[in-house]
Amino acid sequence: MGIYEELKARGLIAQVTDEEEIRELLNNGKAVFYIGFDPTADSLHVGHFMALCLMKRLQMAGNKPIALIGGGTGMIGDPSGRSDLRQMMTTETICHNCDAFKKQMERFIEFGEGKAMMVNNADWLMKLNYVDMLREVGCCFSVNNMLRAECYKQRMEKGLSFLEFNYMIMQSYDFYHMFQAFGCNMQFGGDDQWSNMLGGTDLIRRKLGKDAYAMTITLLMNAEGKKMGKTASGAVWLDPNKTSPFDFYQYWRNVGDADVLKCIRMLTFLPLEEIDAMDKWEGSQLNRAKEILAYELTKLVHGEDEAEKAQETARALFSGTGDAENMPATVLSEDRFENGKIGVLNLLTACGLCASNGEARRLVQQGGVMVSDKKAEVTDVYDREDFSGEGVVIKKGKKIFHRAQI
RNA sequence: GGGGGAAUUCCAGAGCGGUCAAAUGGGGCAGACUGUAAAUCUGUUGUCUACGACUUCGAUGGUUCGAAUCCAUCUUCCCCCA
Repeated sequence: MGIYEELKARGLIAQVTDEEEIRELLNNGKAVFYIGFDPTADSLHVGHFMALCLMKRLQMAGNKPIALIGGGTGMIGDPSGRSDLRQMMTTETICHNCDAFKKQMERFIEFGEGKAMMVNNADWLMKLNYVDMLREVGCCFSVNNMLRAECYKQRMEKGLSFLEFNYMIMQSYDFYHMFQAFGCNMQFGGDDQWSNMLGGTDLIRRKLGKDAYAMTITLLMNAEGKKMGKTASGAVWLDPNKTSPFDFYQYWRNVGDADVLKCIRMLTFLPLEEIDAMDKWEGSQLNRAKEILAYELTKLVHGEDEAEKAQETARALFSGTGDAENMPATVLSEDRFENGKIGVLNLLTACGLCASNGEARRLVQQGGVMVSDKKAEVTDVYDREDFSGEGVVIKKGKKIFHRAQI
């Protein structure tokens, strides 16, 4: 089975421009492909992780990846899948984010001579001259067609600025540029990028009369049709400082039954046969599958040690035995105490478990808080000494554990 | 450039000048049930020194005993015509 077939079997491929050609290129290690990453935050998240895995898989099959950081396109902002104008980012934030991305990616992909490349499209996009640019590529784009593109459709109702309208042209230009500069013959991206990517293959065909290919990766959706990798408080980050390995583990440990196998197939590197065997699992047996999923992903992102720790901690906490060293912890600062004492409500907000005192109060009143295995009351007060040594374990709801120490 | 409309709490979306911290739905959080799943049911969802007080309804001024609701200016967005 070639790599293309494997990707397909894993359900990673959404759309392709020319299946035969792409299969041929990928299976024979002849593809020089790129995936773009927009520096919209200072850390990569789960969505990017899929792309990184894909890069890794293809690299292992002998193809050459180019990771493109959108330092230039970030100046514009991609309107795809957005219902409103993206907030414009300052040049400084973009640079900062680019650096952060670079560091994270190096953990997954091997860069260097003859291996993967990392480039920043600011290097060529920022130099472009408006009129030259229009004359060079502007003539190749049909506004009529662009307006028909899926990525703009929803924005036709809400309003779309000219700035954002140009995003597709910028992205197309990237491909065109890299096709010539690095022999890049293929582009991958999320399925929401399809129209932007076609813009690139089209431009190459028109300008150079050559063929280039594009393929999109299935977006990771749950059974309800929502994007996965998001929580109420935002994305699930790969940066351990933004999403702790334990929380990361728990996110996957808690996916719905209907989604486990899909996630394992798409995100892990487990052999397909092994996954197919799991397909038959059902009911509470799926809990085992969820553990595997969570462990494997944590291992990939944070390393084996962290995965081990997270798993042990989770098992200990949920089985109610053993103590759990690796749960998220907060060190209480002195000024949180008043005369050497602290009330539950303050404790909860100090640990970031509640956003406000009022929220903490409600939570406690509804019986959602346990401190050291005892149900908390609003009037509870703790001594400073209680937090020395191992500290105190706070349980919010059924699944959130937190340790408070001094 | 001309004409019309809209801005409400996380989102969507109600809201007579007093009874509005603001209907309803979604989402979130918690409780029950469970398998750390889903579905379902219940409670809750501005802040605080909490049976009371304080700050909110795009921004700034104004009318009024009183304004999310009326007036003016500004900002942003949408629609129609050019």
